[in-house]
Amino acid sequence: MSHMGYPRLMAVDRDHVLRSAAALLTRKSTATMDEVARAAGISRATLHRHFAGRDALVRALESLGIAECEAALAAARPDEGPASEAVRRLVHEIEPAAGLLAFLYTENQLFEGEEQNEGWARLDARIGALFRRGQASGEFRIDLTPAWLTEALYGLMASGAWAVAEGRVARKDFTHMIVELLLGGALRREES
Amino acid sequence: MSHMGYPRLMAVDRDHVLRSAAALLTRKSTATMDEVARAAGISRATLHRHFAGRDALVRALESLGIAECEAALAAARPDEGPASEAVRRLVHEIEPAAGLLAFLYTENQLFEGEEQNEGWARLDARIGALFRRGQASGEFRIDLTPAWLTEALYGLMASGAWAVAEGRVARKDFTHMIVELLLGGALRREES
DNA sequence: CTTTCTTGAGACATTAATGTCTCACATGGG
DNA sequence: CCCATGTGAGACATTAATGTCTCAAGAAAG
Repeated sequence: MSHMGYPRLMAVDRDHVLRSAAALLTRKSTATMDEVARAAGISRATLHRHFAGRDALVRALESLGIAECEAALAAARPDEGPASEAVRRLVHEIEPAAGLLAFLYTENQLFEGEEQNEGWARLDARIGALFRRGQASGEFRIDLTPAWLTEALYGLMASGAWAVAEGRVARKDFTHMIVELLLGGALRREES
Repeated sequence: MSHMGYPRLMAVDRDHVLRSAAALLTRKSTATMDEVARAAGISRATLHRHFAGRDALVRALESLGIAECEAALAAARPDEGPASEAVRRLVHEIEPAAGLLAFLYTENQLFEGEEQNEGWARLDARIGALFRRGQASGEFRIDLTPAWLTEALYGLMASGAWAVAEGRVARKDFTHMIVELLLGGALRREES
């Protein structure tokens, strides 16, 4: 056996390589293919056997990030209970992937004209729907558009990830800082 | 005359070149020196006469961004009146430079170990002081640290600039979106 | 043990951006 | 008119990352 198109052992390591790359590129977004390979404990040649090139690696990281976001979104049960609580759950669930998200978020700004992965569009739509639900139920103010709230969520996650990485914010406060700032703005104030 | 160390005419254009570069790099942060030169309407050789290299150009842009932020901060009179109004004035004043800020903000994430321009530290301190003043006066909640509020301000400005650039948010809503989201979170809610 | 397959190491060509230099040209001042 | 100077265009070397290839060694499966 093992004369199939795809090798046996590679599939096992692929995920490990991907996560090493995510961890490294989160810290140094310009890391070389060689650095990525070393970080994963493999040679550059083997890295190239996993991913045809840097583009392929980034696209794979994109898929990973999208998958993690979708998993977090599913775990957050966005259609259940108050929208504000759903947002809180979402940020909490997504926290472990925040560094990767920050990398992909800024990386996507470079793809100026090129089409973006449709996965992002789907995610944007689902997160936007959550904010829209909150507006419809009267929890969220309506003068901030769902599209902007979604964008702000990404931006705050990236800022939070960097602030933690540079020690300006304690890691344990990550979720609290983001949720409180975002919800405090998105939640309609009681008219006293 | 004009046998001095620095040429006469170059000083006139330098600012124009710098602003062209800012406008271009805001849209495409990976633009080539050649592209930057063409965008400014000069040749690559002349661009090199203005700025020794890409590093020098980015450092000059950094100085420009810092200068614009400091000018905006001064114009916003951060020590006058309610802190929330000062923040509103600050965002409004800084809006024209938001694109440049977004570029520099993400650019700085690459300088991993290297020391950052001390100008940023000074700005961080002054903006942080504004938030601290708001906390001391009871306007802002105290569970969000001034450092995080400062970071969040940068992040929201960058997100806002990108959202506008990609048409997800109307340019005229820029200041409103950012201020409302940031202040809504930073402002202590009335206990009803 | 033998075969099979992956891997690591290194050599090599390619590509893209950069930095440097020269030279002809135009312009403006004297 | 003549000189000085900034400029654009292009040639050229350099650098860094990338992609591709070969080959020997090691491990696993038979």
